[in-house]
Amino acid sequence: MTSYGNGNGRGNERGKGDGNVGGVNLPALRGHNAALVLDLLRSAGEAGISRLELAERTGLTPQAVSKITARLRAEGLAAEAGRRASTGGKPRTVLRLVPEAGHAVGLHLDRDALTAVLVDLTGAVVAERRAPLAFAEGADAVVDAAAGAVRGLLGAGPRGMVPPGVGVALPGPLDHARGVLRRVTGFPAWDGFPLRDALAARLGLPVAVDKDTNAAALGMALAGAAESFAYLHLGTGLGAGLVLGGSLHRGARTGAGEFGHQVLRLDGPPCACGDRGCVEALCLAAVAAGDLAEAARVLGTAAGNLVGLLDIDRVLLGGRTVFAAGDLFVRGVGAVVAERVRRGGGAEVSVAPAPGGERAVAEGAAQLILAPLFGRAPQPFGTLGD
Amino acid sequence: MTSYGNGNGRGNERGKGDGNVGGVNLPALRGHNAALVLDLLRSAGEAGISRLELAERTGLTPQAVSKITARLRAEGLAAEAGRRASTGGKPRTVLRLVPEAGHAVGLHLDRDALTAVLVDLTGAVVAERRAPLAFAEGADAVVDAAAGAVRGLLGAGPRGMVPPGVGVALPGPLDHARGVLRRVTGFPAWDGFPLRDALAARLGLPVAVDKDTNAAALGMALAGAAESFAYLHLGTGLGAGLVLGGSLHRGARTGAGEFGHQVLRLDGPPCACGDRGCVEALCLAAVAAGDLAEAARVLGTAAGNLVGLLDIDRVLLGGRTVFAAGDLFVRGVGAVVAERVRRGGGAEVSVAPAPGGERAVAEGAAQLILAPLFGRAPQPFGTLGD
DNA sequence: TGCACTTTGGCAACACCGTTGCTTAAGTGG
DNA sequence: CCACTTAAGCAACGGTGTTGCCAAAGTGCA
Repeated sequence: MTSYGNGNGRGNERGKGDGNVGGVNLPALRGHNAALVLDLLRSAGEAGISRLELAERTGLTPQAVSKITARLRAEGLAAEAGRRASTGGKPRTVLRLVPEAGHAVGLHLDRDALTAVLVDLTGAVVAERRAPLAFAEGADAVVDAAAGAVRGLLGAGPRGMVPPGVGVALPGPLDHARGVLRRVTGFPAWDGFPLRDALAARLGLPVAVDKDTNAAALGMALAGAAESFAYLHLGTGLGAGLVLGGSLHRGARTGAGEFGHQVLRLDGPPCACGDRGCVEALCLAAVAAGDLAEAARVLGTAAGNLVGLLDIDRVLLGGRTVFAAGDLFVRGVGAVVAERVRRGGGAEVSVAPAPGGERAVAEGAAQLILAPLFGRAPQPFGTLGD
Repeated sequence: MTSYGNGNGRGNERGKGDGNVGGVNLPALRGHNAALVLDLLRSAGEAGISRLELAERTGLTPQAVSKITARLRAEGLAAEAGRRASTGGKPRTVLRLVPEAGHAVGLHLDRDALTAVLVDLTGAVVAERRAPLAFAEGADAVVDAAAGAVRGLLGAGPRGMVPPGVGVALPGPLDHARGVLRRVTGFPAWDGFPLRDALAARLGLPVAVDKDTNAAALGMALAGAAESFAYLHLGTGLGAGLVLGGSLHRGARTGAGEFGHQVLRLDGPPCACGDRGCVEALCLAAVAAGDLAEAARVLGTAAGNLVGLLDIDRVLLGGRTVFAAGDLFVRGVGAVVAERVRRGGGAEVSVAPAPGGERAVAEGAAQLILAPLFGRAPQPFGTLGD
């Protein structure tokens, strides 16, 4: 695959916090429109999409789309793939993303295990590695293990393939912009560890770091889950990833999605966080007591709060505790949310199990690298019109 | 004032829901950069800003800024206003927004009163009207009153001034995109009333409609309140307006900001909405009981939930109940939020009274019209870089 | 089979965007 | 008074999407 990124690299490189507000020059414009087309090709999947459909969807003229797709084909990112049936004239030529044109590695670091995946440009998993992990052994040991997994994975990929980067997802508060960990509960040694730079130096590849729930939500967003949704993860803790209007909401300090310590029962039982009546405490207490229906009701009420506050379309449930209980959580949460939406008179909100299963976080981590190519991550431009 | 909007009007007009994802052509690019410069001029206020500062802030070259500002000056939107002190060479020429180059009307319809303001391009109030109102008298009567207020206001403005539009803010769920009311609590006759089109037809002016809390939050965002903040309004009810990453978050159905019916005490006392333990019920009950400290604690806990979930920088408190209690709410909410942020290890979150007082909603409503000129409302483009 | 018609998509010329290179304007400081 | 510095405009340029036109590749009717 050839050069990604903003055209020839002129213009609009931006330092952090220098107050640049986003002036757009021609190379940036070209990059944006190309990313847009690439994203439409991606979401069209194997079915493909024709030049004229691209023109309709983007609002550009067919001729502009022809130029853009010609460049993408020259770069090897897109290819023609058959034709549609004629509707009385020349049949439309179908274009498709070339999956092998690019790859990325997604790394999911959890307290006790590591999952690494190699995905192609469409996000499909090409190879996978799992290994035990121990946060307790300290940062160096974990970086070692991660680097080893990535190297192994790259060996499994196509010959000569150079992935554009490695996306890493892990629990706990961290700084996505700088790639620095803030606190990993129970492992104070990790505090302030510059994971991104450490891993990037070790691998010689660009690295992006994000919270596990954010990565999972990003992956689901790119898989077309919904325009706006929340991914709720119930495992050893309770967290959330928020996608609002098509893009991941991290907040200024990557702190968004702190869902578990929402106070749901004012002056309720104490939580490990020091507050009282947090959803996480209530929900996990119910799970521990074997009352899964109550756990689902608690989670559903908190989800209802979130749905009402943000006006989202969908709630996706994941995490070991959820998957272990079959559809009990989905139905329980769904019932509470539906009741609330009914009272509020809003449109229906679907509650569903999160797609991707246990691998969702690692796949989402890979999308930390791929998403920018499709104009989806720091959203080089927003949506026009309206 | 001359033509606003996207350059010559070619390209990228976008129907609703046609799936247009935001392709950008040259006129749109020009419009975006012009809006960006205009926004910087606006936020610079009377102090003004030089061409080179504009270039630094936008990331464009000085020459591009010169061209853009030349066009803005030719259109009468900007003007030179003195020079800065020299730093060893030619002193910078200061540019300023011309306030009289454009106006907008903001209309705040409340259950019992109407507030209308005429603002200039900087958002400063030029004229104001207040009148009693009765939602109970039905839609036609309210439209009559609103149209009368707007006409009166336009008479008070500069001679020959034609405002580009009227922004209307009112309580209750509604559809911002279509300008249709959904439910006005206690006034079923309003259900489904197409307020935007009715008022636009009556006035012969474009009209935009939004929730009162959204309008207020938009106004504060443009006034530079913060990148991300929540405006909490405690009056006869409890609502919120959310600004995330510089732009107003409405949700797909203008339903975001449903803050009052967040469940804060699971299985708590029943609320009028049919649920139990809603913040609004708890908070207003405490107010009714004269226990304002408890009301502030309840509100603070709910605000803390919101701060944690969205990772916002600031909480602004407004509404009659808040203003009536002096700084009691600000301090009470501030204490709870600060404690929570301290535990979470996040950056400090400021809690402050909302600026603008009782007129904030009407001023924000006017910004529904002005904000698009500065690229701030449906954010024609997002932020580049990073 | 042939021909009119429809639809797709490329080629060439074009208008216009921001950029580059250079010049002029307007100050400071020795 | 003059060298130096900084700001801002003019002219030429590369490259964007657009427009006008034409070739390609089908359908459908005579």
